Amino acid sequence: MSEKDLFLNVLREWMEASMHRSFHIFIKHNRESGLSLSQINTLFRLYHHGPDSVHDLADHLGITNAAVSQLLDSLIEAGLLTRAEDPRDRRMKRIELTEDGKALVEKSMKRRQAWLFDLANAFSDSEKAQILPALKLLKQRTLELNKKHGPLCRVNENK
Amino acid sequence: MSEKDLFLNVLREWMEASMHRSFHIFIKHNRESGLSLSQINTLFRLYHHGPDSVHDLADHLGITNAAVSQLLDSLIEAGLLTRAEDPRDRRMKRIELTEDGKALVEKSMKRRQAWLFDLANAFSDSEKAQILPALKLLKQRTLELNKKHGPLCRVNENK
DNA sequence: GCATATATTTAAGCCCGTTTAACTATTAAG
DNA sequence: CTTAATAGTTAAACGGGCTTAAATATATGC
Repeated sequence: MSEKDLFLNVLREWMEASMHRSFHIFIKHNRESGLSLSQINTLFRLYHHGPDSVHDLADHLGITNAAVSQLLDSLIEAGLLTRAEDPRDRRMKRIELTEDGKALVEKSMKRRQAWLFDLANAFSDSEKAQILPALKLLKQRTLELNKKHGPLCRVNENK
Repeated sequence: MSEKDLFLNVLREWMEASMHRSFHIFIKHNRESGLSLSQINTLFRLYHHGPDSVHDLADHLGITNAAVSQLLDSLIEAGLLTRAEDPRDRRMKRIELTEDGKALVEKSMKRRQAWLFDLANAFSDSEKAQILPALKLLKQRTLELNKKHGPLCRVNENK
């Protein structure tokens, strides 16, 4: 039992320390970008989830379709994404990242993760070799968990 | 070299997967709390950094003193923090979390980290025992890095 | 086909976080 | 002691993100 708790606690403490850092970098970068939080969220959602409809984006963001339609305008004008008719159901629009949009998301991710470079350098080669298997396992299980829980991202629970 | 890159990449990939999850939980919880992002940030800053002045909070948040002074009002009214004169320099106010404030921050952290409970359960006891040393080392180095870089949180660089 | 439901957009208006500017109070400097 | 600098608060105004409501267009069911 204490073993179990220890593992969870160390995991939590490490997460908190990492989050503390990454959150602030994220907020800062967000401000500088001139984009709203919902707009950033939209770009990341499209990056991870692929092309999406206005309705599903609104569902994911927890705001109305109207709000999404409006925030998309400036993103399109900025050349970060495209809005095209869905040939299967012409009521819908297919919202999709452009190459510039993808590049912006990747740049943002890299910037947010830049401090990991310093962290990696804080380990000797032998330490790295020792830690690597554990890290791989952590990553794998996290990805499995994310997949299993599915679209956990939705903020609204409509039906 | 490829060893080095591998370590960094696995680290990055795990972080991205974890962030993807935690960010959304954070945003959602944030909306529900009825507090602004700056207010949440203020509470977390005070929790991690200890009592602070209005000026330093403004510096940390990247907004004006006036904005901070105003956002503090509702936090004080909610009983989450106190605003007291600094006896050393009576121009300053000492902003400090109340017990309720601390409890709210801890509740928020726990909620954001709830999924780690599921992650921990995804490992067998032997796997946990195997991973634990690596995790401890990662946590320790991250904390050292945070300490070394100091108040990396400031958004403005007004010399 | 006709009525209903779904998907999106537009326009008007609201709310709230922020800035600016003016003011008070305390400390530091000459 | 007088001037200047620093810390904080207040009030007015701005801007942006969001909602509501109305309008358009397409799809589905009877």
